[in-house]
Amino acid sequence: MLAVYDTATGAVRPFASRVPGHATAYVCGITPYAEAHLGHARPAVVWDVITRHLQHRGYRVTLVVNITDVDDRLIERAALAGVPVAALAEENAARYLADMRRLGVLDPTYLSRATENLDPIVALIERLLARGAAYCAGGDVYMRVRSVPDYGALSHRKLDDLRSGVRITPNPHKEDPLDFALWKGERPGEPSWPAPFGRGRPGWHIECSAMAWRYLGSWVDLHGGGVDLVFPHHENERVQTRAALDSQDTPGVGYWVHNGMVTSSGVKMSKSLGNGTALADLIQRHGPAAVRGYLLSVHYRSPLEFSEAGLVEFARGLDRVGRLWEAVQDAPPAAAPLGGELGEALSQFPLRLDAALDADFNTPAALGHLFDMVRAANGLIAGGSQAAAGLARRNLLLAREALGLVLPGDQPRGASAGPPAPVAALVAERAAARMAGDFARADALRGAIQAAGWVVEDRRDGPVVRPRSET
RNA sequence: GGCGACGUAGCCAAGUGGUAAGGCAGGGGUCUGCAAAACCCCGAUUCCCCGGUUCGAAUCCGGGCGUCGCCUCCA
Repeated sequence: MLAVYDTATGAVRPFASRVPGHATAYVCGITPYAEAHLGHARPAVVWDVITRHLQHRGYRVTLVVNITDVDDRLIERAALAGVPVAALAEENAARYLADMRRLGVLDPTYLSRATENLDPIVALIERLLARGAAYCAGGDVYMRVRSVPDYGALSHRKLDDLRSGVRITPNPHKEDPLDFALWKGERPGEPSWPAPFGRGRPGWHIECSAMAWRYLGSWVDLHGGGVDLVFPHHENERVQTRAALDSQDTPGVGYWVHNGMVTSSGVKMSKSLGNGTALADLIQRHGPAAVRGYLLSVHYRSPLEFSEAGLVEFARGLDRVGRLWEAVQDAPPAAAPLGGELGEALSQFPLRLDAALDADFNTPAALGHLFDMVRAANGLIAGGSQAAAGLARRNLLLAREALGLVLPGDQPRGASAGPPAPVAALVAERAAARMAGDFARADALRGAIQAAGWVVEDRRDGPVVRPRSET
């Protein structure tokens, strides 16, 4: 039974979608004003696993991911670089999306951009104005926070607590310092669009309410993003949507799902601090499998303290999984369950994997079962069990489907086609030297092969060459 | 100051009332010409500290200490 943690209630609850068999999800994506770092990959990978598991549990999943392609910093950076806002946004978004594909993240059902959704945005603001939940002032339109009775219910804050700690620059146009902009009036040199309440551009929060409404209606089963979005972004989004669309007894969202931050030296990675580790670079140097696996090695709600050494260490474990795959990928299917502790690790793996993911998408536990399975398979296969090989193959395929695990051969991983001719020649020469009993020469050749970036392993059925892994 | 989360072996990390998964690193073996790979064995009488509840707590409650996130743009 799938259970999901919900930020609003602070509890893990059994999952049920409003429409049986169909789960809808909205995830806040990025504002592409600069290069993406590891932290930006986390929600994408996490939601990829969530989506895969929901589908595995029989749900049709409609996933909407947004890209905020107009915003203050985007405008700022574009002006600095002397390029159009749209061009800067598209460039960074394209790079981000390419990185996500490399990480094996499945495309969302809808990838929505704020600038392509001006109609629903304007329509939503008009509804808020008509209902008295918003007001025009100084060319802008603001949300009247006090018109919503339970403002703060998602982020567990009280209006009074917030007021005492306002750090927001006082804005003379606002009735209340906590009111926030739905629409920012036109300013010279900035992108703007026409609206009944004056030319301008959307505020940060309204786009998500509008796009969720457009693609999913007034109810969303799962709404996600980083924990840093809980306040004010999701709080504001929630009250906007409720004020505009819902009666007060329908919260509009089934489960708020927030992933923890990726930190560096104990501090959150952030574009503004510039302490992020460039994602593309990390993938380039360690491969997508390592990056993806590393992100899943910690439960999605926990903070992940990034360390390159930690990533490399985890990748070493993942290599064992890959080696098993190489050994069993051609094994014939085996259906009969195996007994004994080792046999059970193989036979029971599908159930254990599902159970782990059912428990609020516990990927570290799932990976633990995977490693158990790998060890059991290696042991039984060494003992000559064909059935173990068949079960291991099935299990690895299941893990690939559920976790997006990358197996050798799934995608180009450096020079996966085999060693270049000169290295292959060295390998052959070494094999001959070994046959002749000239071990000194064989060892020298192994050194030469390693210097070329390859490793030879002598197996019973002959030498195997593989690229030398990093570090 | 307010709100929220967290503190498990050298490192990473599951476990949230029934007697501590898994990975990496390390030590010892088996195998190997030597390696590598693989497998086997070894590590927390103990889960930040102090009280309490309970037959029983890493898990629940109270109090400390420490860390992080949010309260401003933020995945």
